[in-house]
Amino acid sequence: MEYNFKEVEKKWQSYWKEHHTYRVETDPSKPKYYVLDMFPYPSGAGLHVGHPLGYIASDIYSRYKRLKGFNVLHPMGYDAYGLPAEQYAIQTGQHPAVTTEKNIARYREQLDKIGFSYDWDREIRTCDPKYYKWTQWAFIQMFNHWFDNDTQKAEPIAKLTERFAAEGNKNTHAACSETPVFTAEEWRAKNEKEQQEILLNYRIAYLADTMVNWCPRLGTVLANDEVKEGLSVRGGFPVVQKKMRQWSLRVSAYAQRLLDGLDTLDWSDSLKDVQRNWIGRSRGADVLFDVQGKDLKLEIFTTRPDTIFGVSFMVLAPESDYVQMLTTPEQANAVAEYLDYVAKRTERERQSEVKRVTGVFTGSYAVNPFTGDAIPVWVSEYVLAGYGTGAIMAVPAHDSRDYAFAKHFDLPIVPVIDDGEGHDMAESSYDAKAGKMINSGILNGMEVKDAIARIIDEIESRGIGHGKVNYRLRDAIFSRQRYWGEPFPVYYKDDMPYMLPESALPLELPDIDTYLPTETGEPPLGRAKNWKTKEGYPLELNTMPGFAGSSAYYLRYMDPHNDKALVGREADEYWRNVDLYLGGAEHATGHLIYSRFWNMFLYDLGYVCEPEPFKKLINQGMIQGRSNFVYRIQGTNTFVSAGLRKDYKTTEIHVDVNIVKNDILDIDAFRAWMPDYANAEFILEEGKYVCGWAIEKMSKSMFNVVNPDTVIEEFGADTLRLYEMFLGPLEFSKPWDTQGIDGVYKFLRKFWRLFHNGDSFKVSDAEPTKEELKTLHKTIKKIESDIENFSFNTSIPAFMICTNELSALKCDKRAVLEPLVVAIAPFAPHMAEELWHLLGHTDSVTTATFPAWDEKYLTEDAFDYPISFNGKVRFKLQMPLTATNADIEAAVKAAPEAAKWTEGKTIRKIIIVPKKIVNIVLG
RNA sequence: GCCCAGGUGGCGGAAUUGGUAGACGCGCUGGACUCAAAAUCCAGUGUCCCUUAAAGACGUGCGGGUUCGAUUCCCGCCCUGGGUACCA
Repeated sequence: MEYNFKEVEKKWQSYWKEHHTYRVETDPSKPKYYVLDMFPYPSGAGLHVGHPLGYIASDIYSRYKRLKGFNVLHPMGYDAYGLPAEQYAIQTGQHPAVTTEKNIARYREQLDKIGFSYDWDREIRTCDPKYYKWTQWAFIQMFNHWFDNDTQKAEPIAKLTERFAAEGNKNTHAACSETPVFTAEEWRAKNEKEQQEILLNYRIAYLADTMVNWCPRLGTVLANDEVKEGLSVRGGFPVVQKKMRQWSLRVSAYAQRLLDGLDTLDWSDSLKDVQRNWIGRSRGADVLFDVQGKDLKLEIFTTRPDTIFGVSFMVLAPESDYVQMLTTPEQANAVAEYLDYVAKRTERERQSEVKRVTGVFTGSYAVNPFTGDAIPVWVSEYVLAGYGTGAIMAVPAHDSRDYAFAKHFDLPIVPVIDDGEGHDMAESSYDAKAGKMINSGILNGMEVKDAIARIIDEIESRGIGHGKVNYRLRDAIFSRQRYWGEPFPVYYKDDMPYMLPESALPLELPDIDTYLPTETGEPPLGRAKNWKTKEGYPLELNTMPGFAGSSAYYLRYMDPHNDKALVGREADEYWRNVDLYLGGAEHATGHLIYSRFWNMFLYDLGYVCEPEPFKKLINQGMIQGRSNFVYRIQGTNTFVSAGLRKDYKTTEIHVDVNIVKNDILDIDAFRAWMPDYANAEFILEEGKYVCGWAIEKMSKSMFNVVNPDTVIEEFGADTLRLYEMFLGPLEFSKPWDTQGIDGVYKFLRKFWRLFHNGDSFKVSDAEPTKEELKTLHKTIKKIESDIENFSFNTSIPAFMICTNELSALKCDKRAVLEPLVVAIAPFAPHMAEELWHLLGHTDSVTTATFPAWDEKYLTEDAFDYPISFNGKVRFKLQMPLTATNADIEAAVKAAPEAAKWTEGKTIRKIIIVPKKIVNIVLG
């Protein structure tokens, strides 16, 4: 009986569904293990073969952990809010909820066919009010808390107002927006609105006028990680900087904890590096510069206070508040013109013309606190408003950007560091933090490192600044001017935001007639009828961004039906956090930062018991498409095979990879593919039409999308699972290429035949031989360590070798085959389940125990020692395992093969290495 | 520019982290079974030299180094992929 995957897979998939085989409950008698996939956004295109790569890997690991006695939580759900459904709604009028529902159904159908062991009773969708109730709830908590830099954690706002009433804000070190100092009396004298205004500067979720990335085409603002190279990640539309009143989350308050936490995580170094760079901690100093003729101090941040004697000008960001304060009447026109020019430029233009030097003089001069020199203050777009204070001291001799600016505007370049090798200042700046200080008064002769420490001391003792740590990480803009997202639980009274009571949650997304902004430019929610509280206060019109719903979803899976809490204490204390998280590296600076922030915040409040959400993280690589081409001879409808195309003038045309097999075109299918090709003629080589190929991104437009369903139809789910793992290391990006799939398909059928004699199932209860046991134990050992190391691509060859060996031995022993069924169950669950039942078990193979291996079956009595002289292998000697160096030396001397090597020489050294290779050094 | 990962047969990729390089699979070649095909099975397959074999030489991007021994470690380059970028 040949293996009938269609029948077997269908049978067990419905069995698992019926018996809720993968349902999981908290069970304190067993150790827990939480395996999570990054949940997908259900797009209209459905799954292609690249999507399940990570899901298959995590499923193998989950199944393995279960067989090892762990209580495994392995859930799945949908990140259901997103732009594509909304764009589709704008075009068609179809409610995004309907589109999303349809896409989810399709995803589920595709996922089910692959045989995953998800506990679907725990499914969540971010657009479900029962779920987003807790997203809104968390937002309210963030509004009601502030971050105390002294305790390095979130504290209730009530504690802050108490403090303000008692002592003003001078002793409070909070992560906050710039706030003037006030006394207790002043605080108490303020009215409600004034107090609320100040508290907004402190809240972790706050409303403020901030520079945002505005995308006119999408009609919404975007977070920093949603913009790449000046274009929106979704859609690729231009982005401009714009000041807008927006909700933000004070993620930057957690910068240091987000940085420190990385050391405790089992993530890849490259991913940690990406996060470290994104957080961008740098140590330096804030320094105050006097301004000539003005009662005003200019504050700058620098990481190179040691170069302060070399400052020859200052530069302000165009958006800096200092610009207005420092522009003199004579320069007013020039500055206004420049600001106008900057405002017109998109982010894309600014970034693509980095080398272009622009700027304008304000007319004012600052005073170098150490030299007393007057130094001109300029404005230039190369200084960013959002970093540091939006103003810098420029040291052209030791900063390449300042250098370019000084060269362009002919400003002085004063070297203050001698690198000892005569660096040519006429050519370039010397940026390295090494060398001896010169032209620097009190610092002269010091090494750069010491000079930095010395000058910070000096700055602090003179009261003109202080040492400071700065972070690149910005607060996350949290408002989106879109419809398809979580509504904010916010209403406005007297123009100030207030939170709805928790009892009013969830605040459900209202229906609207079109999904476009209103005529007055308000977000789509401006169209909703009765979008106000019972008391008649208007509700917030913005919705939350995509990352809102994905920031704490892993907590909800622990306790998905709890309507009293995001996660109940008991469930949280049992499941704690995610032991293994699988997903793409593209989330490094978005989701994986926000989630850690969100979790740390809930941790501060005592709602979760672990400070980090994801202990171990693996980034699976992308699967690229392998496109095929046909070559049409220009001006004809004749196509020439790839090998012959050099003789003709041809046009390369993408052809659907689904009508090409092993690069051979199915000519009839091609003629039927598109009407244009119905009468196509072909020039063949050896009777075949050979297609060209290339590796490209998998996408519809390149006709290279391979759907998992078609692979399953032809080869079965188990083959798909094995093949995706066999393709190469999980972390690598690799092209999808069906050429090798026959290999694993053959293997599965071979494995099946081990249990069959002709048409009938047949295993024997006889004692296995030593050789059979060796094969078994060797394989189990290898499989176990491979799974533990996520090296699935090498475990499949181990099974193949095992099958070949057993089949050569004609082994049909139950004692050998049964453990193998359990070992292969994580990889090929359908076949394993069938064989397990054929072996007479009535329970699912899921309830079995992963087989143990024993070293004693792997050792041998004697070993073939390859003997080599000076590293070159010449011959082998069989020696007992217990052989000593003296035995080997004697044996070597006695061996006739060694005579020509050892003659007239002495054996100086014998080295036995782990693989039983003997190296002999002759003298 | 900076940071990270990688470079091994015709192809995907192995190599217990310093120990017989090329496991396993694909592809290719030859053979068995078959009227034939499919399926299955067996053998061969890094390069060069050679009628063949034995034997040999070369071989993990390039150039050096350490070592009895280097795909693996060190130094200097080249190339590919990814991330990031006026962050002072």
